[in-house]
Amino acid sequence: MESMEGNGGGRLVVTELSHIKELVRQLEGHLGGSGSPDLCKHLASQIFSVTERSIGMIRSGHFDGHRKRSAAAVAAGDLDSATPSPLSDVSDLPFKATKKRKTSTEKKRHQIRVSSTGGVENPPVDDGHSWRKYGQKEILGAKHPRGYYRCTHRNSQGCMATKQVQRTDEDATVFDVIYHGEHTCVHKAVAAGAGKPETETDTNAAAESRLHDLSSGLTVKIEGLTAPPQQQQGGGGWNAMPPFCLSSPVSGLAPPDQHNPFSAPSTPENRLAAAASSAASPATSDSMAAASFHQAAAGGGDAAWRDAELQEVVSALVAATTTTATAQPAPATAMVDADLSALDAFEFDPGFTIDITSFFA
DNA sequence: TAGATTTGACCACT
DNA sequence: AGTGGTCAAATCTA
Repeated sequence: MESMEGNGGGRLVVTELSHIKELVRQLEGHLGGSGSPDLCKHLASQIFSVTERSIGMIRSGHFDGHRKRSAAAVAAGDLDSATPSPLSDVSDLPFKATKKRKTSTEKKRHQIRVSSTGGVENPPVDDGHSWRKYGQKEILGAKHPRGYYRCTHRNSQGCMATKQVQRTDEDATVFDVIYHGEHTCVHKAVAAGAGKPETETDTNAAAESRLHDLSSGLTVKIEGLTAPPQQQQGGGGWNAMPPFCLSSPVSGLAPPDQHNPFSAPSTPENRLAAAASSAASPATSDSMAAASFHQAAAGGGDAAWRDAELQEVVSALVAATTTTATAQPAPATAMVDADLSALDAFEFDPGFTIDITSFFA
């Protein structure tokens, strides 16, 4: 906390995050029923803009010039922590027409860590996109092979998005997923539905998909974000965090995370990061939070889903802003609880949808 | 039969 | 030379 406060850039970010918090509060109010979807959309858009700015500040080194490796990577010694992996730079992958790549040129790339509640038998492959596996390789120093996937529509639509999926050494239920490139393909299944204009249909479906992602019982972590210095102190640091893994909120189980001083700050923060990162790569964002939804889906109806999803989105933002601004895990958690208590009273109309595409896109 | 997966080989990069 | 990413033939599956 103090290290951030002592940082001029940190103050700026805090200011921005405070702004976000205020916007989220407004959004909460409108979600209560009085606000129009358009207004909610506008607010979400604003939240996104400010969030992106904040992330930009963080990335540009306003906090700490040293890029810290992911906690899990350090703890587990995986993710090529021992070698200069491509994961460690945010440069990107080229996709040459020929076989090889490996140059450090453009293209988006994100690494996320997903915990599949489905266990080792259920790799987090359902992220809203169709992937085709084109290779698998044993990676030096890793216990599990890395799978290589490309967008199914690569040939038909020239979509060059790819991803790599690899189980972490320490926990086979946790996967590191690295996305390369952006999806330029259109979701046929989505676009075909309801005879609506493709854009609108796709938009809602995509937004819903993202909401599912957010509430699917896992949390994602974006590799490449510099961890706020304060989080690395006092035992609650980035390095101390375990891979993000939440029990599904829609499964009816109350998250026991309140007792965990690390869980509150880590989860929402990473969700925020995911959202922000999505901004950088709209298409890829669809894939940001990958996981198996079947278990959660089996346990609840659509209404329950939306309720939980909306809470997740809003609470993630609130928690993220609060946590980051204060760097006090416990108070932050309390705050989230307080904010959520208001949301808990809401009854969401199953037919009510909020277009938050602009928030993620 | 079309599409997806597996797997050995090729090749670029460090 | 070692390693990682991709290709493409063989195989599998719905």
